[in-house]
Amino acid sequence: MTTATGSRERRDQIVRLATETGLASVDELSRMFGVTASTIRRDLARLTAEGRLARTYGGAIAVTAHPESSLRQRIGEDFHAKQAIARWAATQIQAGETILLDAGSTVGALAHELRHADLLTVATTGLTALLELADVETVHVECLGGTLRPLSQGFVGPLTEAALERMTFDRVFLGTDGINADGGICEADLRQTRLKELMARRATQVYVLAHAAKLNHSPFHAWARLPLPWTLVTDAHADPDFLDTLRTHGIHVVVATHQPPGAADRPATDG
Amino acid sequence: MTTATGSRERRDQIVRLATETGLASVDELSRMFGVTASTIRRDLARLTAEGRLARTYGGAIAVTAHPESSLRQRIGEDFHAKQAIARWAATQIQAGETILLDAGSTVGALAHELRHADLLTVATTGLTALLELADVETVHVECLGGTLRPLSQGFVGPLTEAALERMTFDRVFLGTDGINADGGICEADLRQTRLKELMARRATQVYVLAHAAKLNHSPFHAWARLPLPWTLVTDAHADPDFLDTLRTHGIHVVVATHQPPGAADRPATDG
DNA sequence: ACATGTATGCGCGTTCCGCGCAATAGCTCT
DNA sequence: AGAGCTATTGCGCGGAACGCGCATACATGT
Repeated sequence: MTTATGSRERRDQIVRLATETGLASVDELSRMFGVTASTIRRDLARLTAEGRLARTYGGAIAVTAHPESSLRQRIGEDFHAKQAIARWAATQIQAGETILLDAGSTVGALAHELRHADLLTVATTGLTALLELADVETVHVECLGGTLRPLSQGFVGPLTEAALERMTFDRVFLGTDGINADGGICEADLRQTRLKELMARRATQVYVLAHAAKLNHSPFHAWARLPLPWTLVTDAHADPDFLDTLRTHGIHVVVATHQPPGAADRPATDG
Repeated sequence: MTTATGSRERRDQIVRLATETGLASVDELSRMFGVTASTIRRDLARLTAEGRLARTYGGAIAVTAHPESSLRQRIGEDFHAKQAIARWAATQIQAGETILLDAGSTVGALAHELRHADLLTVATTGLTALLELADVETVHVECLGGTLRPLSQGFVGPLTEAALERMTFDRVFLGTDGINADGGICEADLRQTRLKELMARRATQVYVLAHAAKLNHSPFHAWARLPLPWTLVTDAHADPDFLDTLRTHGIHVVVATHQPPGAADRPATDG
C-alpha cells in the first residue's frame, strides 16, 4: 500500500476513471480504493474546486469532452442492466453477419458495443443505433427509413416495411415496452407491433432485449406476437418464476449477469 | 403565464439555461419559474433520463457529450454564410407543405431554421437534418433511409431511391460539393449524382444551397445535371460574373444577405 | 357527465453532504 | 531523540437534497 503520495495519486486515478467512463460513484470509489466515503467526498470536493470534475448526487461526472457518446446512456435509467444485456447480445454476433437493430435505449446500448466490431452489416429502424454507428467506418450501416416517432426516436410506417421486404438478416434484436406472461410484446401502437412482427419474420435468430423492469409490465395496449422460438435477454433482477413461465411457452430465456464495476482490479485482501 | 404547454416549455428553457450558463440550481430554477423544488426535480430527472442534462447535487449541469449538431454547425466553416442561405430558404416554405431535405451542413442549417415551423412534413436523406428535427413535435419527419455514407452523413443507394419513388414534394433543397459554370453539380460519386437528379425530379421547386466557396469549384469528378429551372441560393461573397454566367444558362440565382452580427437577434415585433 | 392522463404541491422517510473533532503518520527543527 | 507542525483519514452529527406516494387541479377525449 502506497500511502506516501497516496492521496494525490488517488485523486489522479479518480479523474482518470471518471473521464474514461463518464461517471463515478462515491460508494464505488470508496470500495475500489479501500477508503471511507468521507475521504472520497473530500477528494471530489477538491477536484471540483480545481475544475477537474463536477459533483453529482452520490458521485462525480467528467467535465472534459468525452470521446465516446456513452455519457448519454450512462446517465439514463437502469444503465447497468441494459449494458449487461447489450454485452451478452454482442457476443452472439459473428463476424460478417448482417443484423437488424430496433429502436430503443437497450438496443442503442448494443449498438454502442458494436462500435469496435469488424466486418458487420447493421440495418436499423432506430435513431439511437444510427448515431452510435454513424462514424464507425468498419461497420456498414443501412437505415430502413420511415416516419420518425419523436418519443421513441424510431422509424415506423409503410416506408419502413417496404425497406424491410428488401432485406433479410442473420439476427434481429428487438426492444420493447413490456412483456406479459404469455410472451406478448407490448408496444405503444399497432404500427409498432406490426413492424416488430415483420422484423422478426425477416431474421433467422430473434432476440428481445428487455431488462427486469419491463417484465410482466403493460404500459400500453398494443401487443405483438413473435414466431417461436425467440430469445429473451434480461438481467439478474428478473423474477425467476416469471422467466419459468415464459420458458413453458417455448421462449428461450437468457439472464445477462452484471459485472460489478472495479471487479477486475480488486485488491487482494478483503473482508 | 402559459400553463397549456407549460411543462414542456419549461423543460426546454431549463435545458437552454443550463447549456448557456453551464449550470443551474434547483432553488434558482424553482424561483425563476414559480414552481416548487419538487417540480424542478421531476423536470431534471426527466431531462436526465432523456440525456439532455446531467444531475448534480442541488441542480443540473449541461452535458455536451454528444456534440449537438447546432453546436457543431456554429463552430463549422463559413457558418454565417450558411445561416444566411438557410434563413432565406426557410422563408420560401409555406405552412402545410411537404419538402425534401438533402444531406450536408448547409441543408442542416436550414433544418435548424425549421425547428419552429408549424404544420410541415419534412423528408430527408441526411442525418444532420434528421437530428435537428428529431425532437420537434410540430414537424412530421420522414426518413428516406438507405446506406449511410460516414463522411457526408447522408443516405444513398437503392433503398433511398425506392423510398423516393413513393413520394413527391413541393420543394427540394439540395446541397452540393461544387458548381461549375454550366450549372453542373459536383459530387463525390455517381450514386450521389443519380440520387440528386432523382430528388430534383420528385419536387415542384428545386433549390441548390451553396455558399460562395463552392462556386466554380470541382473537388470531385462526378457531375449531376438538374432539370431547369432551378434556383441557386448563395451568399454575398459570390462572384457576380459567375452568377451572371449561371443566369444565362436559365438558372435562377438568389443572393442571401448576411445579417450583420447583433441585428440577428432583433426580435422586431413581439407577437 | 364521466373517465383518463398529465402536472403539480405537499409530506415523509432515506440518502448523501459538509463540517468539526480526534487520531495517525511523515517531516523538520532544535 | 524528542517536540512540534502538517497532511490525511475515520467517525459522528446536523442539515440539505433526494425520491416516492398521495391528493388535487386542469385539460382532454369518449
